[in-house]
Amino acid sequence: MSIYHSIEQVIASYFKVEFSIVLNEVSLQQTKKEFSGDLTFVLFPYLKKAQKSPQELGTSLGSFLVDNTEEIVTFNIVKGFLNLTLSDVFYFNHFNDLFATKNYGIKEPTANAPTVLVEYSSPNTNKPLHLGHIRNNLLGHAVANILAANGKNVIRAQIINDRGIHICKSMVAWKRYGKNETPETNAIKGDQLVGSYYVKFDQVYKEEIKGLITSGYSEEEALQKAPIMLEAKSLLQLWEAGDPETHILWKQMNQWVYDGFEITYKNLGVFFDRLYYESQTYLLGKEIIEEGLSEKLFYKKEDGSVWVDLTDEGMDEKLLLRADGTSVYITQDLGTANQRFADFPSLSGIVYTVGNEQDYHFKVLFSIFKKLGYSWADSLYHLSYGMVDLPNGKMKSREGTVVDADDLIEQMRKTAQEISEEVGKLDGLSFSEKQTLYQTIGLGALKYYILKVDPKKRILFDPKESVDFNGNTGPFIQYTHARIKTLLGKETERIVSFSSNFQLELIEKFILKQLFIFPEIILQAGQIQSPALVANYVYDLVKAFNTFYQNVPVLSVKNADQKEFRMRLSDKVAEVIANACSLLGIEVPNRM
RNA sequence: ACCCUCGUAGUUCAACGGAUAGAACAAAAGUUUCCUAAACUUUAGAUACAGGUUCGAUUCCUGUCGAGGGUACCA
Repeated sequence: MSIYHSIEQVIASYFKVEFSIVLNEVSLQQTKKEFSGDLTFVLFPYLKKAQKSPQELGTSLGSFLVDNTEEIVTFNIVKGFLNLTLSDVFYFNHFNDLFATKNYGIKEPTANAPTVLVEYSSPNTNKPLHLGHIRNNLLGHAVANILAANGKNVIRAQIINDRGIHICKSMVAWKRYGKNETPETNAIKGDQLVGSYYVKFDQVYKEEIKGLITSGYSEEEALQKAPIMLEAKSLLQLWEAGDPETHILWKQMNQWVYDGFEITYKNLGVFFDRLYYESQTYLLGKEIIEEGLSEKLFYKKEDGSVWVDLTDEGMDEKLLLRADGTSVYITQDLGTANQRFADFPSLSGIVYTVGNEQDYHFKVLFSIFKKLGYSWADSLYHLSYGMVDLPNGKMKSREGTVVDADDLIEQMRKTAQEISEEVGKLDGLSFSEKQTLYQTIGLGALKYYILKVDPKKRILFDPKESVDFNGNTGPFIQYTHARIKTLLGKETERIVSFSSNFQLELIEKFILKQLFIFPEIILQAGQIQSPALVANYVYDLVKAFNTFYQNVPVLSVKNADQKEFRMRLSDKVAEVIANACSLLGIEVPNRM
């Protein structure tokens, strides 16, 4: 149990004994560093109930805590804030725990731990991954890691949008302009190849529209009647009819894309436990519609289309099934969620990592589940995130509109290389060691820069700034870790256990506190699904370490007999940095 | 038009309704024989605006302004 929790309970019991007041929420916070003390309890909210002045209540509660807890030795009151000071023995006990605990702060799932499915990436198979996918993947992967570190069973899943008009467009363009071309013949990643046909389709489509308009068609007609579009539509019909030749090509092109994605995923360091394919799920959900209809939760319009009315919840009416009986996107989502709870009997919740342009969609989806009365309707979470912008003109993508993920990764690697060469720290390493490090540093920069920001906010991503080896950046954290690792070789002294009556200096507590709160941070981050909390924590830790090491490189403590022990905290700091970074998916090299 | 999200130093980000709003980059000045100077210390600098709620508001509510997104028988 954390120190916060146990003290909070004592405070609650104080109010009960002293004033017969039952507090359902007591919360302690860390004392700000300008004040003396370790934990702070805010008295203001309780003054009225207790009919006391801050001074009186604080003195009374403070004495009670000193008398009734092992850990608290003294207190002070500033305005309405009761600052509690923890004993050195408490620190030493935790210190010993810290050194004894493997994987400090990270939990393993227990046998009956809840299972959470985290869905992320969810690409279309007609083009390569782009910058938006990078934020999606990094977020989803980090959240999955954090949930796992909280002791949950985690299933990492993606749903691949492998069917529909978009892939048919790439197929048509390939048939027209690229027959005989493969990733091998063109020496290009499969997803990039297929993406190039999608672009080609669009170019030709636009030209055809232009041509039709000049020959007298209205714009609306032209959009419909462009030959290449008609071709794509008929290909979709062929696909739906199960035409063998179409399916062979479809499978072939999708496979190219999957092979390409795999390389990108590998570069990003993300992976999946379970793949869902839309071609296998797009018909799901119709049963649920029937169910809702028979329970009169949904209704049919004259043309046969099915709707749900959410106006009483401040939303609109929403189409669930077209007049011709085919499903829309939300129909599938209804079906796949249901399917997942069937696939995994122990599943207790789903996290959907999807951009904030779909906030409304998920609001509607979740509210439909509630209407239908599914037991798990409240355990669905939309992990929504904002767009990633780039500083204007700094980066041009291959197509000019969206930033390609592979291009960005390559640029990050290059930038890391340039800066490393400039500083010249890696000179002793072999060529291949250097190449690996450039990749690690470039990606560490990208990941940290994106994850440190609150997901719902837009990000302005500046590649140059992110690879800066100074400041609040991934490389700075990686560097500090590497630095500690090389320092460790020179350190030998360590205390294994303490007995009693030790004295610690403030500066020593400073770094210890920072280490102790790591488990709390993971716990909190797991609740609010926020890797940003972990990212900001690890930076604080790194800074605390630098300050500490500058001033007190050796932790020196004295016992009652004035016998001095000397030890180093560095290896534990390095371990916690590594643990926190692994949650974020950031590699920390031992040397750089 | 309506709905949602966001507006914090010059810039990029922090701050369960709590104390004097924290960092980093950029700018200015300095330090350094336990260590990888990719460090450390110091200085200057911000809550878009106007109300409200309360012991206390960057945080909650209302309005204004600004940015982005959404209101499809698209996905």
